Amino acid sequence: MKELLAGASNVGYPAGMEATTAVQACSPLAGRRERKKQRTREALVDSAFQLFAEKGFEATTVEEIADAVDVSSRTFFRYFASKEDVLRTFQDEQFGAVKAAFSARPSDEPVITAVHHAAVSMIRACEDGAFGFDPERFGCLRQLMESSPAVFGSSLEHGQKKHAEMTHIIAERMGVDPTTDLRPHVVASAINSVFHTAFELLSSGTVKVDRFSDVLSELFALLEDGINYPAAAAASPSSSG
Amino acid sequence: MKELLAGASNVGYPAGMEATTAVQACSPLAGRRERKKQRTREALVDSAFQLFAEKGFEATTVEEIADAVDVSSRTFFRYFASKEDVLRTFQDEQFGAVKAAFSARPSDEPVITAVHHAAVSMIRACEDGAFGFDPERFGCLRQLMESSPAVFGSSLEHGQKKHAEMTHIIAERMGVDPTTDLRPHVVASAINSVFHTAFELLSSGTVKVDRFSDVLSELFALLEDGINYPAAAAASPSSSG
DNA sequence: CACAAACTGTCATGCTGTGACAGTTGTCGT
DNA sequence: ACGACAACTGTCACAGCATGACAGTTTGTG
Repeated sequence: MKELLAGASNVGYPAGMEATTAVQACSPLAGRRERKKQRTREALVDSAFQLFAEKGFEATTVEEIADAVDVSSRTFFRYFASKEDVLRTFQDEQFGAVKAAFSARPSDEPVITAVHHAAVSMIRACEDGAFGFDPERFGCLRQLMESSPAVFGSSLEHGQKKHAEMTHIIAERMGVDPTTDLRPHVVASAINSVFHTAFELLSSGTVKVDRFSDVLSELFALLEDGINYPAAAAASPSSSG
Repeated sequence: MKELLAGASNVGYPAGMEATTAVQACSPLAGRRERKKQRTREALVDSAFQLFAEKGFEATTVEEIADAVDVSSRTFFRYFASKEDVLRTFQDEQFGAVKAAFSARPSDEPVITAVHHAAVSMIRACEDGAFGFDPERFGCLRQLMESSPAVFGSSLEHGQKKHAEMTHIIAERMGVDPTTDLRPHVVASAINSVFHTAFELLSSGTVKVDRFSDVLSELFALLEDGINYPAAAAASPSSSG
């Protein structure tokens, strides 16, 4: 009775429901119920993204999303805490990928440099459609953030929550204690801000570029070199990118 | 401490009535009606902050806030676009103060350093109760951000909106074109992130400090020196900080 | 005083998010 | 296979946020 998944694109995301940790539960022997839940969840995500792309975020109601999957709107809220939460699942996956790539970087790289390469390579792969990531959804999210303040704010909030995790990872790599050393915090925060800046630059059309990864890479490079630039009056007009 | 800014402050109007024309702010005799509006607005802010402090953000309804000032909840939304918007007015004032202090810094200071001093001196004054700022309200906002995700997200979103303005100011000081030079964007973004980090550190109790300004100053100092730290394996165990 | 404009209150409406309860379906033990 | 049990879902109901429309009141002006 529910052939709703027929039109779903092959985006097999293993995002756990309430899994705050990036547990990639493949759930091999989860049973039929678990499978059905997973399918319903993915169908909701798919339906949501599609409707958002068509009508925009605000104009799309939860009921419409649920109707498209043939479940009640009440059920929707059993899968997602809010309408924004649907979008966060995608960001979770991206963050997890960056995290993994970062851990794999050689330990002789400075922190920012390591994150730089990890992030850029991940995004590049994402742009090329590798890793099972959906470039279309990536673009959709960007467009939504641009148009809807609610999405934008939610994304920022979510990023800030990941910030704590990132701080811990960075502190570990630096071999310092994050409870006494403030440096990991600044680093994690700066990294987060670079991502948002790249997003913003692309959305606002301030810079003309083809790829998100290019902007991101450039921003990271600036951050690596230090950014306490002199004022115009005290500085010689050095060649600026 | 009701009329902490009775004279000149950019008030956040609901959608439609932009504060681009700051004419009325300069005219003290704008009529009885204008005065009454101003009083109602401040009363609403006051009432909101008090109730938020007592019952928390979520638990406080718009109706309660309005009732305390003896207006309808409908009227509340004629003054503020949302419940979060009430809190943003306070942040607006802070941002304006930092902006002004930044502009007054000597031009031989590098950008981060200038913002560093501007922000810290402003916050210090704020902590001491100068400038008509209400330290109590400052603490209340911090507490609210800690407890309510909605407030937190809203604050981030608002900060990001100011980000564009900050970028422009910094680009001006650097004497570069923000449409071709990415550096001002990184700087503005990093500054924004430093503020949030300081907030986070205080709220989470990660570091033990007496004053917000102390953490902020320390974070700024780190940012000034560059933050591309080596990994533990590649770094000599020199004194950190 | 009369008139226009602005401000406010009341009513009505739509959407979000949650709680409670009952019905259905999947899971497990026997 | 059958029944007990847990999990999932739908329906109903409700509180709160936010907005639109309309009418009544206050204020500023000629």
